[in-house]
Order: sequence, then structure tokens, then C-alpha cells
Amino acid sequence: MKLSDKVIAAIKKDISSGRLKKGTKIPAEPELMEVYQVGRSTIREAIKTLSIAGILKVQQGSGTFVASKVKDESLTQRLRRAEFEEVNTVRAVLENEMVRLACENRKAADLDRMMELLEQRQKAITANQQKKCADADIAFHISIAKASGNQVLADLYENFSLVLLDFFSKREQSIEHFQRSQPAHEGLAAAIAKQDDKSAEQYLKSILHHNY
Amino acid sequence: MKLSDKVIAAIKKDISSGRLKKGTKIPAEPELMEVYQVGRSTIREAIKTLSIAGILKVQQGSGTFVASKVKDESLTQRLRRAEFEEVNTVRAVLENEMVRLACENRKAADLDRMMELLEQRQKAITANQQKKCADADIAFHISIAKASGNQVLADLYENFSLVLLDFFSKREQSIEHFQRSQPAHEGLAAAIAKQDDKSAEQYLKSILHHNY
DNA sequence: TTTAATTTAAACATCTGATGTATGGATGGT
DNA sequence: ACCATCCATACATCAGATGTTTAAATTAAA
Repeated sequence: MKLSDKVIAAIKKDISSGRLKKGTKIPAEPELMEVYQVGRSTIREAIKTLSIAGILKVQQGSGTFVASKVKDESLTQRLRRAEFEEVNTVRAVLENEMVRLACENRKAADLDRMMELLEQRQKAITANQQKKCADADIAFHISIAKASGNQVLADLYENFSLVLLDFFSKREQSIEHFQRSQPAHEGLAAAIAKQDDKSAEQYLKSILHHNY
Repeated sequence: MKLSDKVIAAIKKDISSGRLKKGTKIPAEPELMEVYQVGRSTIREAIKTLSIAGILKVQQGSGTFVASKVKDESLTQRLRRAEFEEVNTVRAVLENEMVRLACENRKAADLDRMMELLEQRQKAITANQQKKCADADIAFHISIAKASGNQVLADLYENFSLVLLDFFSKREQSIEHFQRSQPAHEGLAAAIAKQDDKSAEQYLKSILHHNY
């Protein structure tokens, strides 16, 4: 087995695992040399083969890019699971506190804002607009953070929401997923309105678990 | 107000909000022109100012990079109202999870780092150096965040620590305060080392309450 | 209205880093 | 010894980034 074949397999694996997505630029040859601990000729041999196969596309002066997907579903799920757990853990910690405080301190204006965003979420679902859906979803949770009355917590969550947005975009969340969790979101809003912290906690739990 | 000042504010905001992290390359001038809808001179004027201020660092032929972190204005502003309660609430939420996870996942290297920072904290106390003391204190808690094994949580806490630093400086924490809480910090580190989450929780409670 | 500062636009230089190409040497199996 | 493989180096070529200069258009102030 030639060395370049090992590199080919490694690059293919990186593509199928999701570390290298379609359209993304792969590392430059010098960097690949360090990563795979081989000479430049070997790297170029591998790239040439993958390029002929249509998997990669090279552009002189610019770089080499992934031209096609090589999907391995089970593997991508497993590899993203670690990062996924981390994000969800942090999210759960923040949202639990947010919801608890929101039940105590929510004002009428907060409830209006929450309902408004829930409507936007539903509209985006029926219109099959995924990005708007994710935006509305996160905006809704931010509105809960603000309703908590703790501005520091709200600012921190707003910062964290950037991570969530990036996270959603990577996961390719289906509209169906948002559809399924819509009732839980409405229940959560209602519980906060009624200041029923026990019920709110249950709905939140449901929302967070729907992510699995 | 000059147009370039608006661009400066926008870039600063992007940095403080975390959209642009330290060390990352900011978009090239042509792209910034599109994003902010201004000419190249304006972009360059803004970049020049931020570069002189040490916030950005330009490298010809390569790009412009973020050189330093910027404190989140909205967060520091809240502190002026002396709403320490809010800060402590958020801190408690984050640290509780951090400590819980650190007890499970701490590696030997994490424990070494923690002990090293505790020594620095003690040295700063005996040397009566308040700033170094606060730095070591926060660095210690950051090391716990990293020991949790949750990179997302660690990043979030590191961002939040900027608020804590400001918090300490405004409160004029005395050296005596740090001295009093040193045993609790050492106890916390020992508990994490022994993976005794119950004990760790108690020490953390003590540390957080010492802030009042 | 005139004047000056600001902003824009374009052209070109320069630097960095990417791939393309060529060559020689080291290595290991046949 | 032969030969395919691999490594190392140098240089060419291309793309894209910032640096610089200049002129025109726009805006604000005198």
C-alpha cells in the first residue's frame, strides 16, 4: 500500500466525518505535510488522485477545496455528539436559571415579546423557512433571558446565542424538529405567564431533550 | 461623528460580542466595504485607529487580525449600578456546573495548573499585590472551567471573567478578603482532586458567600 | 457661495501564501 | 544493480491581502 493511499483514506475520512465540509478549503500542502507526517510529493499525489475522482478541486494560488460530499451518517453523528453535549450542557444550565427567574420577574412587556416571537416561529415553520425559524427560536429564548430581570444573565445568554446559531446551522435542523417542539415552547411561555415555575421547568426539560 | 468612527464602534462591538475572537482574522477590506457599506479609505481609517490602539494587528499580504479582547460595554455598564447581586447569581450558576463537571473530568494536568495558580494567589497575598491577586484568583477559576472538560463552558466563563475582573476592581477587594478565602480555595482544589463533589460544592458555596 | 474636510473611487505597488514544476537524493524491495 | 517510492529543495506562477498615491465626488462649515 502506497503512502499516498493512506493520505487519500485520511482525507476521505475527514470529509465523511464532517471535519471537511463541501466547499470548504482544505489545509495548504505544508500544513498537510505536518498533519500526516509525509512529504509534499505524497500529499500532491493524494490530492491529484482525489482531484481526478472529483472529490477535490484545486485552484492555483488559492487553495484546494472539497468538491463533493462523502457522507457517512453514523460517523458524523458520533463525532458531533461530543460538541453537542457540551453546548447542551451549558444551555441547560443557563436556561434553567433564566426560566426560574423569569417566572418570578417577568413583566407584561416581556410576555408580549415572547408571544410575538412564538408567532414568528410558527409562521416560519408553516412557510418552511429554516433560517428564520432558527432565528425566531433563539430570539424567543433571549426574550426569556431578558424577562428574568437579570441583565447580566441576559447579556451573557445573548452572547452564548451566537454559539447556538452556529450550532443550529451545522446540525441542519429540520423544520419538523421545530414543529414538534412548538407546543412545548408555547407551554413554556404560558407557564412563565402564570408564574408556574414547576410547569415551566417541565416544558424546558422537554425542549432541551427534544434536541437529542 | 465621522463615518470611520461608526465602523470602529461596529468592529469593537463585534469583538466584544464574541463574533470576532482574539487571534482571528477579520474580513478583508473589500468585504468590510460591503458589510459596512463604506469606501475603502473609511475602512482603512478605522483599522488604522484600532491598530494604533492595539486592538487590531495588520499584516501586509496576509490580513488583519484581532490582537486583544474588548470588554463588553453593556456588561460593564451594568456594574456601575452596583448590581452585584446579578453578577453573583450568574457566577454561582456557572461555577456550580463547572465544579460539578471538574470533579468528574479533571485530568492530572488540570490539577497541576490549579495548584500552580493557587500558589501564585498566595504569593500575591503575602506580597500585598492586589491586582496580581485578582488575576490569579480568576485564572484559578478559569482553570476549573477548563478542567470541566466542556470547552464551550470554559469559553463562556473566560468571557464572563472579564466582567468579574471589573467587578473585583470596582469593589476594591482588600487583600484580607483574598486571604480569608484562600483556605476555601485550597479546599476546593483538593476536593476536585479527590473527586469529592459534595465537599467541593460546600467550599464553592463558602467562596461565593464571601463575596457578600 | 466659497472653502475645507470627508468620503469615495481607481490604479498600481508590494507582500504573503497558495499551487505548479523540476530536480536530485535517500530509501527499500526485487 | 535496478527501480519505484518518497523526501527535500528551489523556483515559477497565480491569487489575494494590505500599502500607497491620486483624483473626483460629496458633505459640512465659514
